[in-house]
Amino acid sequence: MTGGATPVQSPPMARYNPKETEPRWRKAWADADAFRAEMVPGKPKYYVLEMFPYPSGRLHMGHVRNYALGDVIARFKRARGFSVLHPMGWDAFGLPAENAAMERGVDPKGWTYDNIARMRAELKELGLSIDWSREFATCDVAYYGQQQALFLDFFERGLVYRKEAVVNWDPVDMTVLANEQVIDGRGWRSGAVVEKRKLNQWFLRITDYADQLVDDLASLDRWPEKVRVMQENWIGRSKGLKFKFKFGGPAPAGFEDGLEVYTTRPDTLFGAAFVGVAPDHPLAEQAAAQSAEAAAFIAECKKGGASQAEIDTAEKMGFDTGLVVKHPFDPDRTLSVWIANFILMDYGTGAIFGCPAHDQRDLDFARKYNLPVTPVVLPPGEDPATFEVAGEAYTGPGSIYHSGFLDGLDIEPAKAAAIERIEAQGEGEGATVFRLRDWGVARQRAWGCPIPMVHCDKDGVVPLPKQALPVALPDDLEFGKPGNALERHPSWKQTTCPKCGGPARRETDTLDTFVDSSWYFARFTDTASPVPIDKATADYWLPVDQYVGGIEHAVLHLLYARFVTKALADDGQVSVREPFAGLFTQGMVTHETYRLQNGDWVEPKDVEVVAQGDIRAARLVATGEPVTVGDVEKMSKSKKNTVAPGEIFEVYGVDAARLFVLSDSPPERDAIWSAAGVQGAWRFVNKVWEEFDSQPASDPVAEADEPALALRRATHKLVKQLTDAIDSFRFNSGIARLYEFLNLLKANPAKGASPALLAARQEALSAFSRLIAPFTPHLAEECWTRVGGDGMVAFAPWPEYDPALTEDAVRILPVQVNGKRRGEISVAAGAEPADVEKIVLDDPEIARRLEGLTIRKVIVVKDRIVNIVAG
RNA sequence: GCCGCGAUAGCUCAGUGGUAGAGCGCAUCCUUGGUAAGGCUGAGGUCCAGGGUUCGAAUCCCUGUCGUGGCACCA
Repeated sequence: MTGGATPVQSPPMARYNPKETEPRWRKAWADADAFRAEMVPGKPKYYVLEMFPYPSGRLHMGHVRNYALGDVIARFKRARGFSVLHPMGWDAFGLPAENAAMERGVDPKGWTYDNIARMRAELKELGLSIDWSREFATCDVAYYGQQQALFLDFFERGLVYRKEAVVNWDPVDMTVLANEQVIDGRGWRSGAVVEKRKLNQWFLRITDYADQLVDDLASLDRWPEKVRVMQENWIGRSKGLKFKFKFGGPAPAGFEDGLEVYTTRPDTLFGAAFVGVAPDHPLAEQAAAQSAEAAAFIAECKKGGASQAEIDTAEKMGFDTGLVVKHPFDPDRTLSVWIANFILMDYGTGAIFGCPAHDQRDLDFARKYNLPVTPVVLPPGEDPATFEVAGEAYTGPGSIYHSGFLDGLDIEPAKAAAIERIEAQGEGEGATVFRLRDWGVARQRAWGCPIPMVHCDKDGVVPLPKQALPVALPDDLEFGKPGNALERHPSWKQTTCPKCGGPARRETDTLDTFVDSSWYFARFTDTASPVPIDKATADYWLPVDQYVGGIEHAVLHLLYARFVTKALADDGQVSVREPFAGLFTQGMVTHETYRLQNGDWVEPKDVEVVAQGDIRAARLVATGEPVTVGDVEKMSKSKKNTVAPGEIFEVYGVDAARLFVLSDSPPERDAIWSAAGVQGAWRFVNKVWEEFDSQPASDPVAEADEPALALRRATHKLVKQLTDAIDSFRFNSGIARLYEFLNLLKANPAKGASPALLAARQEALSAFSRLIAPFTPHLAEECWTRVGGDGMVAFAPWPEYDPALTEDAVRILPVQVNGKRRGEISVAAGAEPADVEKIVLDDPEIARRLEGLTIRKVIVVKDRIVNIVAG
C-alpha cells in the first residue's frame, strides 16, 4: 500500500485462501521432488497402493475418497521414517474405449490417452504424495510387451493352455462376454439374447493354485475378514468322494469303466434313489443321439433362462435314460440313470447320485418322479421305527442307519468309512473339488494386450520367441462395425511361423484386462526394467504393505493378483507369495437423491435444502419448485446425485474436500456427501488458519503455569490419539479429535495469554500442523511455515509424545453403591486400591449413602472406579 | 437356502466390562468492520427387544426383530 484515501488498516485476520496456497504448495512439492520413492538400504520401506483407476476421463468422488485414504497412510508413514513407495498408473485397456470408438468414431488409443491427461491433471490437483515418475498405463506398449513376456513364461511352465469351452456369445457385438456382462440372458450393451457357443479359448491354470489360494488366506491377517470369506466361498473347496458306478447291463460307449460321480455325502450312499447326469454330460449327449425324446428333453433344459429368478423357480425336470447302474455296496440293488436339469456339467463330474431324504433338490426330484425316499441319517432323539422325511430333506446331525456296515456311526466317521470301502473296492477315491474354474483370458477385442501366439497350418499353435516382442497393436484399426477390429485388419495378423518360417496368422484375441491388473503393482517397483520385474528391486519393495480399494474387487481382481503372484514366485521372478500384506476396502460415496414432482431426477447443485426445525425441505433454486428429498444412494449419473470434485475444489479448496470425505464416516463404510458437511470442513480449515495466524512469535518458557500445563497435556494426548487413529484406520475419529482440540485452542487464545501459555500454544501448533498434514497437506504446509517450522512439513518427522504428559496426575473416580453412581472422589493417579478404599469409606457423603447398610464388598479398579456392594 | 456385517443424540459416528461421548444439525442470546461470517449458552439418549453371565453390561453369551453385503440347483 502506498498511501492514499483508503486508511491503511489490515483486517484483524487474513482470510485463508486455498486458491492461492494450494497450487503454490503443489508446485513446491513438485520442485523439491518430495515424493520420489527411493530404495534406502537399512531404512524400513512401506509400499502404499490404491487400486489404479480406469481412465474414464473424469474424476469422481469415489476416486477422491480412495486416493485421499491412501495418501493419509503414505504421508503418515513417510513422517514416521519409512521409505515410502506410492505410485499411480492407469488400467487403460478395455471395452469403453472401443465403445467410444464405435459410437463416436474416435481412435481408442487417442481417446484413452486424452482421458489419462485429463484425469492426471485432476488427480494432481488433489495434492497426493505420489511418485509420478513411475506412472504408466497398461496400454503403453512398454507395459503390455512385458506382459506378453510373462504370458510366454507362464506358457512355458504349463500354466497357459487352450481348450474348447462354452462361452457367452453376443451375436450382435460379435464377442465373448464375461458372465458379469450378461444380464437376464441378454448382452449388456447390445440387448441381444446371448448364445452359448463352444469356442477355442486361452486359459490360465488358476485351479492349480486353488488349495494354496484358500490355505494362504489364513496368513492375510491385515485383510478384512469379509474379503477372505468371500474368496473362500468363491474358490468353494469341498471334500468328498469321486467314484464310478458300474453299469448293470451293457455299458454305453466310453463308459466301460462306469459312470463317475462326485459327492460330499458318501455317508448317505445307502439312501441313494437314482443317479443323475447334467444335460450336457457326454452320456446325455449319447442318449440324445439315440433317442429323439432324450434330445427333445435336453433342448428343453437348455431353453431355461440364466437369470437368478428363473433358476430359483425352475422346476426339477428329469428324463429316464433306461440305463441302470449297480449300487457299489449292494450289487443286487440297481439305480436308474436320469438326465436332470439341476445338475451342472462344470462342477464335480457333472454326475451325482441322488439321496432324496438328505438333499432338498434330490427330494423335490424324487417326489416328482415317485422315487423312493429312504432316510439313512437318524436325527438325535428320533425313533428309527417312525422317523420319516416328508417335504423337507434332513441335513442335520445324527447317526447312520438302514446302511449296512455304516450303521450306528456318526456322519463324519461314516463318510470316512464309506470312502475307505470304495477305495478298497478300487472304484474311486476321496477327492477335493473346487467351484473355482480355470481363468478364461481370451477376449475377441482389439483394445487389449495381444496374445503373443501364432497359428501355423503346419505347426499348429506356436508361441512367439521373446525377441519378437512386443507384439504391438496397429495404429490404424477400423472400429466402424462390431466385432474384433484386429481380426479385420488387412495385414496385422499376417506373419511367419517362428518354427517353420512358413506363413502363419497372429492370434487376434487379446488378454482379459484383469491380466493387466494382476501384476502392475510389481512393475511399479521398477518401471524401466528390460524384463517384466526386476527381482532385486521387487524384493526391496514387495509386498504392497497397504492396498486400498473398493470391495467390488474382493474376489476377481484380488484373487487373480494372488494367483499371478504365486505363479511368479514359483517361476523365481518374485520372492513373495502374497502380493498385498494389508488390504483396506473403503466404502462408497453416496448422496441424497432429489426428484421433481414429475419424477425427474435433479442434480444437488440445482437444489436448495432448507432446514425447518428437524425437518428438511427442498426446492429448485431456479424456480422455487418443490423437490422431494429421496434416499441416500451411491452417486450415479442415472440418479443425477453426483457432485463434481472439480467444482468443490473451486469453491472450498482441495483440503476441505479431502478433510470432509475422510471425516464423515469410518473409511470402510459408505460416506454421505453433503453440502453442509463440506462447509463444516471448510469452516474448520479457516478456523485452523486463524489460530495459527493469531499466534505471535514466542520464546520457550521454563516454568509452565496451570493453563499451560493443561494445554501441554492435551497436546501430547492428541499426538497419541492421532497416531493410534491413523495406525488403525480410524481417520474419522482422528479428525474428530482435531476438531475438539481446535476448540481447546480457541478456549486458550493467544490474545491475553501468559508467556507460559503462549509457549504451550507454540508447542501445540507445531504438533497440530504436522498432525493435520496427512489430511489437509496444503493447509499443513502453510501452518508449519507460520509457526516457523523447518523446511516443508512434507519432510518433517511425525510429532512425538511424552507418555507422562498423556496421563492426568489426579483422577476423578466415580463411586458406585450397588452398581449405581452415588458420588465421586479424587485421588492421585495410580493410587493403590487399599488406600482408595480407605478414602472412600472415610468420605462423609459416601458414608451418608451407606447409612443402615452392611458393606459386603468393596471393589476398586485402579484409576477407574469404586463399587461398594452393600445390603 | 448358506456365510458375513450392522443397530448408541435429529444426522454421521466414537466408546468393546467400570461416570454415556464427539462433529454436524437444532434452539436461545450476543456480535454485525472477521460477514458466502463469528461467539456464548443450551436442549436432546428405554445405547433395537428379551433372556443369561457379573458386584457392575451399550460393551461378553444366547434368542429374536429390523436393515445390509456376498454366494447360491456347487451334489
